[in-house]
Formats: sequence, C-alpha cells, structure tokens
Amino acid sequence: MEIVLDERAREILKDIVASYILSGEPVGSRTIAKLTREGLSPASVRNVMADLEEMGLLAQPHTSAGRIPTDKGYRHYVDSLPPAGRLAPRDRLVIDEDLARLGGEGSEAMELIPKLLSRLSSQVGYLIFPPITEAVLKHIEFVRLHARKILAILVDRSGVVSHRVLETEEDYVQDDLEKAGRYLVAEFSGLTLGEVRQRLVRLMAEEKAAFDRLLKNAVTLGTCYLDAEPSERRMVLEGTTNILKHPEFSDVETMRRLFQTFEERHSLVTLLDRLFDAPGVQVVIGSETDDPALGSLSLVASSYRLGDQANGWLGILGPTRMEYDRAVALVEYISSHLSSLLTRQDL
Amino acid sequence: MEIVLDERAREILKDIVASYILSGEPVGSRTIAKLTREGLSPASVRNVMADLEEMGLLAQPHTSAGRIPTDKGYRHYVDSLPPAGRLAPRDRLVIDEDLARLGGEGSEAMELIPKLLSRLSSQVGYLIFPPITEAVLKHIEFVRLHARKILAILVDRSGVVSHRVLETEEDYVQDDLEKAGRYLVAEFSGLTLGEVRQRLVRLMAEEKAAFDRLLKNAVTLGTCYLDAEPSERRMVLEGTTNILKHPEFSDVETMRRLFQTFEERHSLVTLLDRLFDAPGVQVVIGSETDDPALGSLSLVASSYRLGDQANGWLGILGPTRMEYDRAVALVEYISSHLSSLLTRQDL
DNA sequence: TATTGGCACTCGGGGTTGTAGAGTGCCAAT
DNA sequence: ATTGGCACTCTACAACCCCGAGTGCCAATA
Repeated sequence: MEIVLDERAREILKDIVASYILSGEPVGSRTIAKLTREGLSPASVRNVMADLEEMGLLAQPHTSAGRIPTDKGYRHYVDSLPPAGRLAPRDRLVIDEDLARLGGEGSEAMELIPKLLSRLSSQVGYLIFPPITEAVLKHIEFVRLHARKILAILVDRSGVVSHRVLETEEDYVQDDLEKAGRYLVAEFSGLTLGEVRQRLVRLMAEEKAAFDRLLKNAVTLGTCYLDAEPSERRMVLEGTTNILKHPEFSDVETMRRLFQTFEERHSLVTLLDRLFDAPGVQVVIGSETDDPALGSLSLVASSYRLGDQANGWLGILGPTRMEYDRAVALVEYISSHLSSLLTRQDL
Repeated sequence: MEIVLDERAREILKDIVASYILSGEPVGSRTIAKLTREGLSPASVRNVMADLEEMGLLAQPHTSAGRIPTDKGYRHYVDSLPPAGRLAPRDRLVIDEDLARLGGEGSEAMELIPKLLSRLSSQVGYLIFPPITEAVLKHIEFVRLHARKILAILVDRSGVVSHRVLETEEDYVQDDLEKAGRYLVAEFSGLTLGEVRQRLVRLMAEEKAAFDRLLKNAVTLGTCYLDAEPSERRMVLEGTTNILKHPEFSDVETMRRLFQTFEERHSLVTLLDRLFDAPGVQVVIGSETDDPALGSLSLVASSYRLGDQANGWLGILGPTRMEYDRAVALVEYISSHLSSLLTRQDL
C-alpha cells in the first residue's frame, strides 16, 4: 500500500508536520499558505489538506480545528527527511570534549553516553549493551563467599564488569577457584562468551576432563557462570524526567504507564532487539509498536559497534512530536563517534 | 515549645489524622462526633478543632471545609503511635519467604529489599549502603585495560562488588597487578577499608616500601583505589512509579521536581545521613527537611546492620498522607529480619 | 481545469452565573 | 462545660453564552 504524493502535497505535509512539531498547536490552512513561497491561497491548501486527511496522514482534533499529523503522517515526514542532518557546532564541541575524556573503559561510556544524549536533546537518552554472548572475555575471577556460594566476576574486553553468585554442587577452596579463573583466562581470553561456551561444552565431552581436577573445576565453573548469565541485555536510561516537560504527558495515568515501562526496561530492549539491524539511524514511531505504553512516544535509534563486537543500540526516546532532524543528527554523530573511538582504542 | 494536649484533644487529633489518611478528604466535626464513643456533639468537637488549629496542628483548606492535619499535626500523630506495630501475617509470610531465598550475597539483598518494601507498601522502597569506609575487604583485583588504565574490582565481605578505573603514573604488567592484589588480600582482608587506608598510609611512610617492588606496587594501587572511591553512599530506589498513584501528586510540576530528586539520589542520601543514628524506626515528615522537592513526602527509615558493619538505611518513601502504622511495622520487621539474617550467615 | 474569494457552519475554550451542599463560628440555652 | 440552632462562607459543578479560529463547499475566475 504505497502512498504516492505529488510534489506540492509532499511539501505541504512537510510544512504542517514541521510547524506542528514546533508549536504543538493544530495548524490551519492560513499558516501554511503564508509559509509556502509559491503563494498558494488558504482555500487551495485546504483542498490538499482534505486529500491528505483522506489518505490518513493528517487528522483533525475536532471539526473546526487545524490539522495535526497522524502517526502515518509522521512516518512520511521522517522518511522524507534529508539523510545527513547537520549538527550544531556547539553540540558537536560538547560531544567531542566529553567523549575524549572517556577512559576507554566500557562501563564509563555506558553511563556517559545516555547522559550526553539526554542532556543535548532534553529528552530521554538510552544505551543498550551488545548481547552478552558477543562480549569478549578479558578476565574472569571466582571468589568464595560461603560454602557452595561463589561470586563470579567477569570483565569483558571493553572493561564492562558483570558479576553473579553461583551455587555449586561441591565446596571449593579459594585457591582452586583462583587456579580455575587463571586457567579460563589463559585459555579463552579474546574469545566471545558464545565461543567460550562452545569450547567448554566440547571440553566437557572429552574424557580428559574427567581426570584433571583443575581442568574439571574450570570447566564446571565456567559453564555454571555462562548458564547463569541471563540472556537479557543490559540497558541504561537517563533523563526520564525530561519526558515530564512535554505537555502531551500532562495526563497522569499515561505517564504512570510510561514510567512503569521505563522501570521495567525489559520491553524496550525487546523492542529494539526486533529492529532491523541496519546501519544508520532509524526512527520508530511509538504506535508502530504494539506496546500501548509507548503510545505517543518515538524512538530514534542507531546501532553502534564496540570494538568488533556485534551491535548495541543507543538513541533518544521522546514524544512523537519531536524535532526529528536534530535528534537524528545527534544520535548519528554520537553513535559513529563512539564506534570509532572504541574501535580505535581497542587495538 | 512543648505542646500539651488533654486526653480528649489527643484522641480527636488522632481520629482526624487517621480519617484523613484513609480518605484524603478534609474531615468535618460530624464525622469525628460519630466516631468517638463518648458521644460528643459536633459543636464540642468543633471547639476542640478550633483549639488544635490555633496550635498549628490542623488547618483548613478554606473557610467552610473540614480540617486536615498540618505537618506538625502529623508529627504529633506519628509520635503518639504505639511503638510496636503489628504486621499482617500475610505480609510476614511473603517477607520470610523472599528473604530466605537470599543467597547471602550482599548485592542480591540490596536489590531485593527495596523491591520488597516497595511491593508490600505500594510506595517507594529504598536502601542505602553502609559507608564505604566501613566495608570489610574480602577480595581485591586489578585488571590491566590499556597502558596506564587499570580496572580495580573490590568485593566486600557481604559480597557487594564495586569497581572503578584507575589512571596510574606507570604502566604495570598484568602479572604484577595480580601479585599486588593477592598481597593486599593476604595482608588486609577482614579489615574495613578505613583501616586498610590507615595501614597503607603507614606502610608508605616506612622506608622498606621504597625498595620492595611488590610491596610498593600494592601500596600504590591500593591507595589509588581508595582515593578514587567516592565518599558518596550507594542507594537503591525501587517503585518510584508508585508515587504517581497518589492524588496529591497530580500536579505535574511538583512531580517533575520529585522525580528529579529521585534521579539524583544524592540529596536523599545526605538527608538520611543526617538522621540521628538511633535504633528502631524513625519517621521524617518531608517538610521537616529543607528540601522543597520533598514537600509533601515522608520517609519511614530504619538503620540495619550488615554483619558487624556500621549501619546502612532502609525504608519507605511516600506521601505525607501515608498509613504510618503499616509502614512502620513493615520497615521494622524487614530491617530486623535482614540484620539478623546477614549477621547470622556471616559467621 | 485548477485556483480562489466568499460565506455559512461548527466546535472548543474561557468567562459568567446560579445553585446545592458541606462545614464552620458563634450565641443563647441547658 | 456542653449543646442545638442559625446565619454565613466557600467550593464544586453544571448550565450558559459568546468569541475566534478554522473548516467545507460553491460559484466565480484565469
């Protein structure tokens, strides 16, 4: 169901959406007539508007009001945006400075980036980690807590630390745990966790493992850790309060649902996970998803590369009535900047 | 400025506050007259009410409305609550079950407890870690990230993991880092970080350290880590969306300020830090603090003991119009339960 | 045939007015 | 000291009206 618009209709749609994004008020035919250079009369504009409404791109809040874009209208608008938006030099400067200060440790970036996105866009900034199976092992370490309770700590190549408690069949002494950790690092560092798991499974199948205690410990503990690893991806949200500034969320109930969604995070991750893994910045209009809580929200998202690991996501979350050009430029710039920074430093 | 109330006035104040907490509506003299057993007439109640208002314990939203408690009124009410509140057996059961499932790892408890508090109270649950200087060293570990960037990971006795990136003067090889870590653990595990720092300072002053490379490394790295440790205490908040359910926050602007406070956390920690470190549950009426964002909020707080470490805080944060008896009982029970659980398991 | 000016119509928002109900304060009676 | 009674006050709610913005449609026009 491809909608074809002639030049003028497209122009008018663009103007309406842009004007509505700026003002938040329904826009009438007069406003547009004054805006368009080729001096069209309000009446003519009205005709086009009626057409656009029939196609489902515009809507009227009530009979005698101006038009506002439908989500379909936003979609058209977004798709017709020039691909390479410009970023204000001032913003550019802030980003360059902040990212340069990064120590090159993953966790730091993961906290800084969403804050940066949030601050510069005055919206919600988010960052989703790459899937855990793609993390490259740098270091792993086991610490005995109590009998049969072991704390496992893992560091991935980009410096992201994660840890969890393992419950084991037998009771290990700390010394054995350290040996096991060192063995795993020596043997597998530089591999992704997915690969490590495969190797471990293979090792477990080999007979040799049954006799070498050190090897057996290492394999058991390693497997235990990887199995305990939840498949859910980590996500950082920042600036959620910014969303409250927007008048479209003055309704308390909508807002409660929204914050609930933020608090759970889960649904956002799966939403982004389903996104087609294309390069470049993508825009998702809230209602295109099936989550009602995201009703009047939109996401601007870009994948990023952390070293040569598979992609994580970062972007901006804001009301559907958002300045997409700015947002897209911002996300685009930060994402590519971050990718190159991390990839370079990783060598 | 001690306010003395006679028996009847106290009774009426209690009834008014209780009724207002339940209904959220200003309560009139009729309601109270019907409630009190010793059949007082509304007119008499009105007289008492006028007195209470003069004392600043009650207020009228407008001339012809019932009375609502002032914060001073709440304070009186709270102080006159019976100290040992009963907890519903059903809640008790839930808590017992959930806490029993705890693996004895600190981080798990730190996440579970606020959730539990939040769920059972339908308010915001929080937990503040003990001051970092009181954490007992169990394990420390250094991982080389890049040249002169080192990731330091620390585990305290209760299993809480924290980590940060150190920038060092010289470049260490991983092997030296491991030796340094092992040295620190062997020498100092079981001491609080505060004590560890003292020892390190002393060691650094001794001449011997200048010649033994291993020792020097360990001292340098240890000091570096402890200095980088921010003095700010960690805090976990859970269920912030619950606050939105309460009608008193329907005003968007108040709410935005509130969420801002939540997001920053800092101010809440310092607030609790200033609290008199008494045993038992304490109630802070929001306006008793100087933070305007906490205007119509109250805190129910209790310190807890984690092993023999100094105290952290846990509790409930909700609107000043909150069911204090329930909340106090809940916080009391969870706090003492947690303390005993952690202390026992630590042996 | 596409565009335009004109005109009647519609609808929401804001201000005004009226009314019912809840609750008070005060006073005189008990 | 307590109480019944009464006049008074104030809010919340609904009804109403009117203004202005904007539309849809039609007949006139280039």
